[in-house]
Amino acid sequence: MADMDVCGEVNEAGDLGARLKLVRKIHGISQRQLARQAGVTNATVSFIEQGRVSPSVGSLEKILNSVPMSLAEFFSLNLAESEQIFFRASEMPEIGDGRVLCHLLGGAQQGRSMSILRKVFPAGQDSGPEQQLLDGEVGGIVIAGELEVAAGSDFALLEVGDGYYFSARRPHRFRNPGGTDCVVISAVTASQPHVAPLPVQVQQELAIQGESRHGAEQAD
DNA sequence: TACAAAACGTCAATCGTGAC
DNA sequence: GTCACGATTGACGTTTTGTA
Repeated sequence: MADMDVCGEVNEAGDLGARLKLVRKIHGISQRQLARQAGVTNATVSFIEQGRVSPSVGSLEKILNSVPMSLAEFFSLNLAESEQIFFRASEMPEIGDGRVLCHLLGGAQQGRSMSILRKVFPAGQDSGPEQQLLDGEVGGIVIAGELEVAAGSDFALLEVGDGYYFSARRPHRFRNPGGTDCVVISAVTASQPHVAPLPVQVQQELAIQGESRHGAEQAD
């Protein structure tokens, strides 16, 4: 064999396969697409991803060139840093307080500095007592129904397409005065949590999801 | 050094599965 | 039924290793 064994020098075959799979997923292409672009067969890509072969440098370079990515970039990838980017509706924890239905985007993300929520205010429902944060900003856009927003001494009735944006230091309150559900996509950047801590059950579920996802990625 | 066997990487073809 | 997906099988060529 003219080519040096990549895995023996740099990494385990399984890790190599995991890296290749991650790269492929990042680019959103299938094994066959990647193989076709690289000029190898899908079996080759499949075997590498499964860690069943230790590809030669030549083969690996061919595959990475089709992405494109250098070997250095490939081996500098930190698998542990792979984070979830896309979220299905079912993956957004429900953190409502009984009055307002809230789904938190990226609830399992550690160290997140922003919260994006999909809030549903039932007809006639309000957000409860005035909220006030120590720091940050809040904003949102009404995508269905009507929403009353009181921020400090300011007040407005917002309709579909309207929005709000103000300092979280302002005492604020929301209410749906309409006869139908009001849906708002809102964002909060705050050093203090703007909602109650996640229920223990939700935290546990998120932990399980995170572990299973991490385990599945390692098993891949 | 030369030879044979084993090991390895790669290939085309094929299979099983799930979505539409 | 069709299509795309990932995985598997068997065959082939090349390289490595052991032996005389």
